[in-house]
Amino acid sequence: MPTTAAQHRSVPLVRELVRTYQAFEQLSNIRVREHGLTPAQFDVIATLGNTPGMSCKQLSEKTLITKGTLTGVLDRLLEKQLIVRRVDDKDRRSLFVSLSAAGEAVFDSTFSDVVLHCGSAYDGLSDQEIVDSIAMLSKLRAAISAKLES
Amino acid sequence: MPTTAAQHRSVPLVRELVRTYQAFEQLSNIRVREHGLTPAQFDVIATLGNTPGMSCKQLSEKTLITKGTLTGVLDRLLEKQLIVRRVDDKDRRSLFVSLSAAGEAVFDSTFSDVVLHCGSAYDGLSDQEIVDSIAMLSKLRAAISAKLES
DNA sequence: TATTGTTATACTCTATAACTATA
DNA sequence: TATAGTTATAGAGTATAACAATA
Repeated sequence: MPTTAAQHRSVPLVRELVRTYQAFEQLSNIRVREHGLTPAQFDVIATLGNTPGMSCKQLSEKTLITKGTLTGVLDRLLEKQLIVRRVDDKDRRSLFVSLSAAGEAVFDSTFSDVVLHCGSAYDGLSDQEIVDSIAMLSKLRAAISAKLES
Repeated sequence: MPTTAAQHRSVPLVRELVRTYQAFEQLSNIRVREHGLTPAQFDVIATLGNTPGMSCKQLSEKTLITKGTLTGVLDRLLEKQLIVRRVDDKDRRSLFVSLSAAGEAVFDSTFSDVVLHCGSAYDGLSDQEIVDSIAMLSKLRAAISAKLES
């Protein structure tokens, strides 16, 4: 008898992971949009926050936004004057992207608010449950990363 | 001293949840697109699979796709002849959406393949780890759902 | 030749609000 | 009046490939 998706032991895990994150994403996206940002823009701001900046290539790798798309997202953040884009002196093919002063202000207020808002859902969990959850998610992530690289 | 995002104990959990799911989503979306479907279309097909069908309203609630958007997604699935849309005799405002024969065939092949592909990342986990992970995710989801409803 | 990022193209998703038909 | 779904609108993200500048 061949193994079908319905029989494989990991299927319930996949389904639960998807359901859990969909709920989280809904909570997060509503809050992000209340700050006047799209999820992709928030992702970029969050990635640039507390860093000196980085190249488009690095930003693309961290946010999983492909380079063609990233140009458009960065254009809109530039219009809002939340980032600065300048040529890297050492490699003139490369652009160095960082938050502007206004961008840092948005990061400080928006990122904290969104993360605290979403995180407050977990106020009922014990410290131990939080530690265990992080460890488990980390294990799941490692398994996926290994698969992505294979 | 006020509580800032960086200090709150749930912040690492939020970050790890996001990172883990982003990796999963990347793995899943690549596979979904290889089957000629967008993530939203796949979501609809997966939701309709193994059901007799449902109204647009139910489908919207399950997929978290808003009704205006859902119309467009369903239009494109209709073009591909993967779904059937017909008026509900009992409430003629309502539409009953279900998979066509072709849609069921796509569900059978695509859904299994995507779930098995993603699920195979977890082949290294023990049965107990899988059970524990599901329980933990379920707890996280319940906490988020409670927040969404508040 | 390879890499970084932009541009061009075409499509899909997204939120929102006004609208139609039915209840 | 309320609900189910469509249409209209405007904007944003997406993949992909061709391209320019630089390495």
